[in-house]
Amino acid sequence: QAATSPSEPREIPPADPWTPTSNLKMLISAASPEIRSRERSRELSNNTREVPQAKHCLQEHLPGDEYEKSQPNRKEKSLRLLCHKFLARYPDYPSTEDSFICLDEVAEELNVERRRIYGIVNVLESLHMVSRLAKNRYVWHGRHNLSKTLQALKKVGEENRYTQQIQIIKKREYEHEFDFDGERNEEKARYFGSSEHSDMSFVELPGTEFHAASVNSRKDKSLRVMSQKFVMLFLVSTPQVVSLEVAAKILIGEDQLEDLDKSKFKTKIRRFYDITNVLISLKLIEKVHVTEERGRKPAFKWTGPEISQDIQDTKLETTYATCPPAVSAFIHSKAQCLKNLFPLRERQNFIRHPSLIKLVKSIEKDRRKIQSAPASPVKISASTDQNFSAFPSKMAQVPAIAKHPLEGQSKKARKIGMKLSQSALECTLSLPEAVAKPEAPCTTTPTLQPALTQPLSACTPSHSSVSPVILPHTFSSVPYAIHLHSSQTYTVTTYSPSFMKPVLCAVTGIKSINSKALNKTTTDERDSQTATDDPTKSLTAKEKLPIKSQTSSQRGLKRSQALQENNLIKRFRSDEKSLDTSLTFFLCGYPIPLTQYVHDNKAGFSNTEKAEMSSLQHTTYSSLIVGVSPRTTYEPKAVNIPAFHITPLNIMLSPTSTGAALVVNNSCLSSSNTSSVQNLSPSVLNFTLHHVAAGVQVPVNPVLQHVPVPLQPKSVSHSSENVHLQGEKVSKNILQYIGHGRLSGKVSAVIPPCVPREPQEPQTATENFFRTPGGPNT
DNA sequence: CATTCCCGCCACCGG
DNA sequence: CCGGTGGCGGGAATG
Repeated sequence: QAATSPSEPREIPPADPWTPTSNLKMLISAASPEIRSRERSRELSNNTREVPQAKHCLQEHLPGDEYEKSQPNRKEKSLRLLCHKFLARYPDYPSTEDSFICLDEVAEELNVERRRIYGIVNVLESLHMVSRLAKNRYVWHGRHNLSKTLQALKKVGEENRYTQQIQIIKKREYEHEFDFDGERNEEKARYFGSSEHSDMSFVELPGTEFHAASVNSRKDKSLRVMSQKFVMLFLVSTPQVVSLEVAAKILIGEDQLEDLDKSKFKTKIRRFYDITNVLISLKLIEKVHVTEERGRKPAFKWTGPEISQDIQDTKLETTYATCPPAVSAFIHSKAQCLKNLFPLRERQNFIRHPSLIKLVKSIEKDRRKIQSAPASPVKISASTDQNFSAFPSKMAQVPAIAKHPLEGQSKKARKIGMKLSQSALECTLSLPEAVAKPEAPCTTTPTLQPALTQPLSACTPSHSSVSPVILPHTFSSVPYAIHLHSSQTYTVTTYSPSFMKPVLCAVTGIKSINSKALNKTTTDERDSQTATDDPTKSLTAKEKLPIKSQTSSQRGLKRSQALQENNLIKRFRSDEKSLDTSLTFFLCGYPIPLTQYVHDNKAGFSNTEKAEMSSLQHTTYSSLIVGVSPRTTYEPKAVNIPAFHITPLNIMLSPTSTGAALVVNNSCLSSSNTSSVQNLSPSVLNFTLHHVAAGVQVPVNPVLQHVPVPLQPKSVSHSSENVHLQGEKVSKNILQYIGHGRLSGKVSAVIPPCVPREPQEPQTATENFFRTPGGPNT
């Protein structure tokens, strides 16, 4: 049916009168901020009225009738237009809520087949403007991550020597027509080989996490990767003008030097059209014509933001830019922010990672089972905050789940788990005091005050009394944002601008932990130099993934990695249960490092220290439960899952950036004007303060030693590796946080009781968490 | 004819 | 086995 008439009135259920106009309307509406909220409602509402106008415009010449469809020429269905419509639905810089994208809905609303939407989404994904949340659903990140992504892409592009490749190709053209065979290939091969671009196959650099998802095996290569590479070409080439031909040749060269079919070339070009259309819609490029000796050919010019080499600067800029909206929103609705926005947002972030998705699902499943037998979790109700209350309950379930024998998961997990536990131990080591202060009542108490009291020095000395709070810690300047959740916890986010690698964590009760250490990194030493980029390396060792290289096996590796990742997570859970009793509190961490993870902390412990601490280990937290952020409001399912998600990015940033942005803003604001803070509600203040602390820190950080990353061919492979390591990282991060966490004195003053909760016995709470479901209710 | 690129078949993949 | 994804390329619309 479709073939004949473009418009598909028939197929569409009569109920939904989608008209072309509605789409237009959407575009218009896009301008307004509220679009998002209304989008859902809109579908029903806006069916009728405007149709007439739009149609008329387009099709005046025809008598009004069915031709309406006829008109919708190709152009109307063009990907570009479609993309515009799509983009119009979401704000460039979504600050808070998120925009979730449901493919079905969108397809319906935009009146296109789903297949078409994939095209758009895929390229957006390559730019990290969206990320897949789950089947059929994506999260809209907007342009928050854009500059980081571009930066990352540029870096990779440089590493790949695209510039040279382009040169070569151009030269060739002059020499002979075009056509790549023989020598050309050889040459390319040489280039490529030398550069080891092999990693390129999956340039996920940009924080792309999907590969991590384990879901994607080989498929994802194409559009997404092509898109990234294409963008790289722009970023790398000087004139910033790229012709499809050149782009296609380069990309083909990368993929397989051997076969250069014409058909392949053609297909590639076709895909490029798809990509260019969306990039054009994004206004990142525009079509131009280049006249060369050979003649005039169509090409595209980069019109997007320039990306600076300096990573740091760029990052900062980006961040700040992002901030405003978020901040304002944040500030306005103080209470709400805390309650609604914050939690929600965070949750979303947490959920984003593909790996999480799986977890979530599985967990969900488990949870359901368990739910039937409700574990009466913590009396969350006690908590003032609704959101929290909701959260804890769910969280409580997690442990319960863990206890239940999880089907197959546990087995697989086991191996990995072992590793994890090990790493956990290591981490533990680094936290000397943890054991020492088992009671850490503070933890129970939501407030961070104790922590706050501490000097902001943030760095090393650790000893924060307890609170899981997080801090901007260490000189390492690794920024983290931690989000605490627990029955009694509240969320805190910190961000340290210096490095832009904010991490979000959700921590749920902690045994007291103090430490100085954080560094426990085993790996640090070796990779210190590259610290900037590859967190992976360090991690790798533990995981022992073959770093090997790159080229060929990547895919397999990825997969395996992904699996491992999952396993790790699972493992974590299982570990928890084992720990449960022992731990008074447990951590629920969800650290999400945005960008690269720096381990400079390598300050690290000496081995000896570790050894000393090791004794303490058992206490520790191996049980970090990760992840999970329940989102009460939105989708319950996603929320409850414990998982940890880390986005490793060497080069990239994570989706979380949004959250990060928020934080940053806050810090900025607060820092600039502390006094203003007082106007806010306590809860808000708390929140703010934390940030402030972070902000304060900023200046301090010299930063930046981490620096430019050496271009190493391996980078790619590393990134992939990151995934595996996540578990470890997470744990590390968490520990670090804990260890470092402390706030400045002033902060403490300001901070009011955040979440005043009656002091419940911590233990009880904890126990509840761990307790298997089926408690009281049943 | 050349350039664009829509359309939708169909293979994959995870559930 | 199912339904979401998305590679892929024919061939239609456009220039």
